[in-house]
Amino acid sequence: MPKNPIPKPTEGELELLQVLWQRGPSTVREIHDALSGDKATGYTTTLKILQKMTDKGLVRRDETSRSHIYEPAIQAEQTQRQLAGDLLKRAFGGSPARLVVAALSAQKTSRADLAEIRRLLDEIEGK
Amino acid sequence: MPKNPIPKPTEGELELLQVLWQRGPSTVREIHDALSGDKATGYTTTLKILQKMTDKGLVRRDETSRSHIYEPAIQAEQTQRQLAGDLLKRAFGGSPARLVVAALSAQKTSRADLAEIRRLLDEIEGK
DNA sequence: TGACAATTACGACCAGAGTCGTAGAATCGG
DNA sequence: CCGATTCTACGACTCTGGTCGTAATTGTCA
Repeated sequence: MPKNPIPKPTEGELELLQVLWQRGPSTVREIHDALSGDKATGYTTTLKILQKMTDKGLVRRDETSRSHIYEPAIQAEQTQRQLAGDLLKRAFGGSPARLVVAALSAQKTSRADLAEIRRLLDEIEGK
Repeated sequence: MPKNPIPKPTEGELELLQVLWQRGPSTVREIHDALSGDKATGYTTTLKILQKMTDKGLVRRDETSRSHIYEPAIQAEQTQRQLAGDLLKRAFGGSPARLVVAALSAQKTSRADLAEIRRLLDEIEGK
């Protein structure tokens, strides 16, 4: 069932994953309601995407109860690393510095965030 | 002709844009040859994508000579900012710090790159 | 000049993502 | 118990990206 190399989630799939990472195991209804604020999409659409994600191995499904319960099969950190690395390669010629400058200029970054990044660098470099 | 909000380039389009950003104005032949190392796709495929990109306003076309000459209609920096901001929002809950940590863990980052990022932070924060 | 090569234009095809309608099964409330 | 509700399953549809084949046009050069 789980396809070996788990594919990169699509945009829609990523949206559902975010909900799952935040809420933990959830029913389709819960996930769909959680997104209803931003999206105006049908219930069965959410269901269908979840089903496809199950086939791809992106989520796991517990079908013991009538309302199936979905949980993420991949870690947020791992997926984020994959996506960041992918973008790094595809759009930034593999230069992390250029990605950082783009990210920081994409939106006003708070002092707290900047400090956090600094701490991050210390941790990596200092070790 | 130029659609007002220029759309986010697709993966394939981004690949062609990278060539254009690097080479400057180029013919289809030149672009196609430049990618022939990585991709094994037909000449007309490259042509077709370029044509679509022209419609979308991603590139401009000079058709005075027989071999049309394409040039990017969007800046690399602007596009990178758009892509980074998009990913930031879609996958990192808008937290630049988390994007940075993901980017840095996606591949081994050189001391030089880390120093460059530090310099970057100084520049932003110091101002 | 006339054959050949290069280039553009056009349309076809396929696959995947996202959308939804509807049917059928399970569950619940009175 | 039975009607209404909730849920899953399934298939259809649309759109877009990517791929290519082929025709028509333009240029080259022997």
